[in-house]
Parts: sequence; structure tokens; C-alpha cells
Amino acid sequence: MDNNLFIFNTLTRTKEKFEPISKGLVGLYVCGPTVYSDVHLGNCRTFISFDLIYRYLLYLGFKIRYVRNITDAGHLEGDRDEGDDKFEKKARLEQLEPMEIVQKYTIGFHDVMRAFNNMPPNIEPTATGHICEQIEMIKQIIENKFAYEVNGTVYFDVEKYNKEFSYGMLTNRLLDDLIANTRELSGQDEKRGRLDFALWIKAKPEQIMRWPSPWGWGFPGWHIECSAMSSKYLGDTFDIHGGGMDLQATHHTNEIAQSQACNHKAPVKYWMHTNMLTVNGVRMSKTAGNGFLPGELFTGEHPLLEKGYSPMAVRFFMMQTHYRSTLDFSNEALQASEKGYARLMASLKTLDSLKPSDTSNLNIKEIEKKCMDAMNDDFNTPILIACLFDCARIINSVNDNKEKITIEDIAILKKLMHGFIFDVLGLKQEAFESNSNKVLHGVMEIILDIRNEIKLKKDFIASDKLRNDLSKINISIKDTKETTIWSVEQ
RNA sequence: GGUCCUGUGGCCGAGCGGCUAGGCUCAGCUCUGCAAAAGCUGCUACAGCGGUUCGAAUCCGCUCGGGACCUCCA
Repeated sequence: MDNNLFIFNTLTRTKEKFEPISKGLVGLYVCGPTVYSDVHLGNCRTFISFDLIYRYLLYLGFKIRYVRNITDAGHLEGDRDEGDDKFEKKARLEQLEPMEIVQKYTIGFHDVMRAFNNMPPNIEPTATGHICEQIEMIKQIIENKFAYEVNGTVYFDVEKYNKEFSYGMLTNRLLDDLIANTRELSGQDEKRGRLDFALWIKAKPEQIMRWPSPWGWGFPGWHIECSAMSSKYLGDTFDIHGGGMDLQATHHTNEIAQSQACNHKAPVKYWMHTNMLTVNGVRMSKTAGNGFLPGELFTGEHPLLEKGYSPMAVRFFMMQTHYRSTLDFSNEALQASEKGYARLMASLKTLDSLKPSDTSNLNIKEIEKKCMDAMNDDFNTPILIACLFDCARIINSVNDNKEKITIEDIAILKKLMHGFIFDVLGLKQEAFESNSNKVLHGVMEIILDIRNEIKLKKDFIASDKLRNDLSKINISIKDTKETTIWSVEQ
């Protein structure tokens, strides 16, 4: 299978031609959420970006195994390898069992993904479902002498690892610099090196989420689950591993080290990182308190929001920025996208009723190539969308009899628009725009019929009143030469 | 302090050596009973100062802003 796709690889900091390890097949792993609280919009941006990447790979004809994990154990808060387990803490707070917390927020996460029209991954493994695999991997790392056990906790020996491999390769950092920026070990520390991190952590007596291991009762460290699950389902070396940029320095760096120490192979060929979502120039995060939940965004119930925005408008808004650029949120920007999105979707409707001519004075093939070129250049959706707006302009011009198009070109244009808008960008008609409501359609037909009769009698006061009244309940009416079209506004 | 990213028109946001995306806003025009929609036209920008080059928003240097990671976070 031929493709001309170039991907920006974090490992080399350059765009590289995408050559999958096995022809036609792609292994894709994305770090999923830690389900101890609601996903916020920043998290969503990452998953929407990778949904686009997944969709475009599908569009190119690849067979893909897309794995995205659910972290449901082993995530500590505060300083590394200390502090409370996030799930246990939240469980106490909400007076629930830790696994009830996991269940509650997993469901919530899936609901939000569905609202954004994200396709589900092919495999969605959980950390708690792969304790055995993680233990086996840790045993192998110990056997390979890159980890050591102290009092029921197992640590990864970073300095030892760095003698054979480059620990800081993913972020282009030298070990000495990293060490210099880490606080000194106190007398109470069990670990030998400042950068050492836990693979397995001894459970506290009161802890519920615990499993037996060769080192006693405990639970896995955060990083080991991704190494264990990605190699289980995708092999020791696979094509693409993705996640947010904030995971690059610690989580992904440790993942590489674990896999390398266990299998003596680089785990991933292309590392991809998506950029952050900011609000007024500052990164949206739970700790900064400037984040809002998807639900709040849809309803507009948040101090930062002037109104609610539909999931598809938000998705379109995100697609107008490249995945490696920061995306700054503002009501103004979101409203601009909302309008642009409506215009694009309206043109799609117009496309269905376009009248063909014998000749075309347009080069549709050329536009199609521009769309492909944009996506092949590291998934450049802003340029793709610019091309789609060119199509919208063409459609409207043909509709106004200002341009001509053949029936063949209409077919190509339809295929192109539908392919990129629905399949690649993952947008869909919002419920209120769909034709599902037959009663409403029937009623509107009757009303518009009556209004036309009134108009023929030149009773414009009555016809305008009808239009105004309908507009009050969000139904807008547009009179064209031949007919009158209506639509439900958001 | 270390490793990086970034500064583009009223706003958002591509481009990253020559052909000066796109969306939204605003103004004018065409169409129209009016409105809306649509189309056309205009407002034509690359933080500042130097340098390289026939040519720089794009490469290099400096200055000034903004941000990320290095501590849990997509």
C-alpha cells in the first residue's frame, strides 16, 4: 500500500515519511485518561486529535489496531511515588468504593467521547485487568538488572539504564541536567537514585486496591501499565504512540526505559504529541482551576462561557488549529467557528440539490489533491478546512448560476466533501439539523404553503409576522427565487 | 537555572526563502417586496533592531513580550 504521509516524530523532532513496520498495518497506542474525576476539555482535545489521526489512517486504507488504555489503578498524587492513591482518596471523598469511582468516571468519559463523535478504540485495556502482565514485566526488568526491590517496593534504576541507553532522548535532555534539577534524596528515601521511579509500590495497610506479587501486596506504578499493555497488544515494537505533550518528559520517557530494559528493543517508531489547550494564554488544567467540563461547555453554565456550544462546533473549532499548536480558548473564537461550521454544513445541503451542466469550469481534481496534500503533511487540518471552504464557495456559486459543473464533477465533489467532513474530520449533522423529525417537516411544509399564498397576495405584514414568530422559536426562513427554505437554528 | 515552543491584519489561525491560506467581524455592491442566505469588492498583516540573500513573515544574531516541561495532570 502506497501512501505519502509525513508524521512529525518527537524522537527526531522532524517530519518523517510514515512507513509502517508491517505493510498496510498500523499499531497505534494512545495514553488514555485516569478515571478518578471528570475529563476536562484539555483531555478531550488530545483524544479528538488522535481520533482524527486514526480516522485519516483508516481513510488511507490502513488496517489499524488502535489501543487506548484506561488508568484505573496505580496513580499517586503529589511527589513522585509518594502521597495518596488518587482513586482511594476520591473514594473517601465521595464515600464510594475505589472501583465505583473507576466505573463512574469511565462511563462519563465514554459519554463525552461519544458526544464528540470520537470512534472507540479497538482495544481499551485497563491497568487492573493487566496486573499479571505488569508483574511479569517488572520481574524481567529486575532479571535484566535495571530494577531493584526495597521493602516491597520495586524501583527502576535510571542511572544504570542511562549507561547503556539514553534516558532523556525523548526530550533531548542529558541525565546530569535532569539530576541537577531533581531534589536531593532525604534519609527516608528508599530509592538509590534521584530519578529512580517505582514500578511496583507496597500497599499501605488500609489500602483496598492491592494485589499479591513476588514482593508482597502492592499495586503497579503508573508508567508500567502502558509498557505492559502496549507490548501485549501491539508487540515489542509498534508504529505510533501518542499522548499529550505533558506526558512526554516523565511518563513516556519512563515507558521507553521500561520497555527497552525489558525487551532490549525501542518500543515505538513514531512518537506523537498533541499540544495543550489554553484559556487566556494559560494552560487549562485541573490545578490551575481554569478548566471547564465538556458538559459545562455544551450548556454554557460556567463563568467563562457566554453561551453553550454544540459538540460538533467545538470539534470543528479544534480542527481549525493544528494538533501541535496550542489552542487558545475564547468565546469570540468559538463563535467564529460555530458560524463557519454552519456555513460549511449548509453548503453540504446545497450540494445535494445542485443542477449539473454539460461543462465544468472548475478543477475539482486539483482541490482533491490539495486536501490530500494537507493531510499528508502531518495532518494539517487547518489547510484541509480552508480547501473545504473553497468547495463551499464553489457549491454556492454553482447554486447561484455563476459557475458550471458537470454531473461527474458533482459526484466527485460529493465524495470529497463527505469523505473529509464526515469520515476524516469526524463531524456529523447535529440532531436538530437531521431529517428525522417527520412531523415537524410536515407542519413546516403546511406553514410555508400558507405563507406563500399570503405573499402572492402581497400581504407582507402577515408574511413577515409569520417569519418573525417562527424565528422566535429558532426556526429561520429564507426566501429564494423559486422556493422557501427553513432550518432550525441552534 | 536547564530543555524547548512561540509572537502573523479588529479576532482566531495556516504558511516557515519568491506565487502574499482560510474562518469570523466590519464597510460597500449584486440579488431581493423586505429580511436572510449567497456571491463579489475593500480593510493586505507578519513584535523590534541588525545580518545573510537577487529576494525573508519564513534563515542567522541580538533585544523585548508570551508559554510549556523539568513535581500529579491529555
